[in-house]
Amino acid sequence: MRLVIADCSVRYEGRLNAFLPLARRLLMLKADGSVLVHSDGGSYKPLNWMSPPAKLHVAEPSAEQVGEGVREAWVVQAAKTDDRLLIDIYEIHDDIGHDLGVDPGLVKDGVEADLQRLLAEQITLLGNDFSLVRREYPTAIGPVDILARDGSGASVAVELKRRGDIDGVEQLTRYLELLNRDPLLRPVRGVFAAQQIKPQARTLAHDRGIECVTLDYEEMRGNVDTQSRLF
Amino acid sequence: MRLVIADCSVRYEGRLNAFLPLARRLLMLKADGSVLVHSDGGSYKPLNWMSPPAKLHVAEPSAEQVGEGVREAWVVQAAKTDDRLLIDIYEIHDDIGHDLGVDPGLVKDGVEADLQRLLAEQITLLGNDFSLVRREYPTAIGPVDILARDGSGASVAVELKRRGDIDGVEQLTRYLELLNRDPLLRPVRGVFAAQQIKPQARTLAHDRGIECVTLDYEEMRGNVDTQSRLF
DNA sequence: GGTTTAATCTCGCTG
DNA sequence: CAGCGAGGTTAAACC
Repeated sequence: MRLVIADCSVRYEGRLNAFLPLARRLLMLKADGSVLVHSDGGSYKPLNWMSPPAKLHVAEPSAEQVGEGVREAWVVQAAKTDDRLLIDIYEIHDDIGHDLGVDPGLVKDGVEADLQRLLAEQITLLGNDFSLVRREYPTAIGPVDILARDGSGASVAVELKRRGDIDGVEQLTRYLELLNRDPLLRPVRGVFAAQQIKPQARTLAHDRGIECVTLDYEEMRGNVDTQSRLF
Repeated sequence: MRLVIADCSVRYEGRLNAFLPLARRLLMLKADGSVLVHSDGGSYKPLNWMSPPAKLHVAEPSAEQVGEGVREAWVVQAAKTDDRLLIDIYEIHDDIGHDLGVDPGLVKDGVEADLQRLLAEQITLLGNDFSLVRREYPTAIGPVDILARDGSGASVAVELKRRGDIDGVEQLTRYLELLNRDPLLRPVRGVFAAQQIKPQARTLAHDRGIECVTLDYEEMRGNVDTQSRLF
């Protein structure tokens, strides 16, 4: 990885056009040819960038550019599209290189998949007479997160989200519409389960006869710990 | 901005938990307290990070950590939440600081707003007898991107996307349902216009009697250039 | 400050 | 390879 602190202006041409006026910035050049242009602010997103695979070509600036003070004209060309990033270098204040090797990568815990696994194991959180049919129940328009049965044997389709908004309710509605055409399952109820449910989503769900359940991930994980300690 | 090349392990605790095993990485420390952990690969997204506002505190490593080779224990604490990033520093290979100042910021062209402006000006792209009623036509559930009339005087609601997927069709459907309750507008047709429309979205739209139109931004911008050259 | 929506989204999985 | 859904989405616009 090469890190350059430089006074530069940057132009992106591709899916859209974007321009950064002259200022001092960090240019991060990665081994795969990608380039990130960062300022001292904003969030993790660079001001401008080129995704890999790409190739950096350092060109001579034109006479006009030299007149404006440009020392180097960098062209970062995407390998598969005609997207490109044009970086005019006015002055380089620092330029360091380091070999970082390949990163072992990030290990996550607490994403939707973990929530789904826990809810499948603790399906009675939705009702103490509930039983699991299966996770990722396949349908023509995609898998239903969880299919369960209540005490009366009626089917229940569960849509699971970490954050429940209107989209999730729409998604569950489409599944319910489809599942209720199946004479072997019909009638199928819907449960919208999430760690947090927005008021608008709750209203829409209620409007469509869909039950809402908020889940406590820490508590659910605690239940597992308790179980594993007991057994 | 401070840039540190270090052998480190990183743990994030907050909305989820995530862990990065020991490896050599770039740590970018910004003036607002935010920290980005980058490897030499991936895309513009850091492996792990803390968003601003945040505060970095350098603590002494515990005896156990010292035994494992940890020299410094960094704690990056979010100012408003209890999210935090714990960085164990094993060895620092480089450490540079630069004052970048405030960035003048990015100027963009070609986002949805530009597309909407162009389509409003060139509404006949949807049909040569079309006329514009207004952009951002207000309704109770939010503004319709464009409202137009066809040659017969019938209303047409246009939902505009750069990339047309199923969500856009759902959105337009909700608008149409509402608009068709208005006796002054009824009947209202729907047009789903995007630079690219996914097959699934096209199928759903067709199923609901919504017309799909793909737009060529470059051509539309070219039309303006042509006009401005003519007049 | 909350809410909604776009994004050069990125990332991972599945068929 | 495309398509689809999740994301510590992030970030900007609007109310």
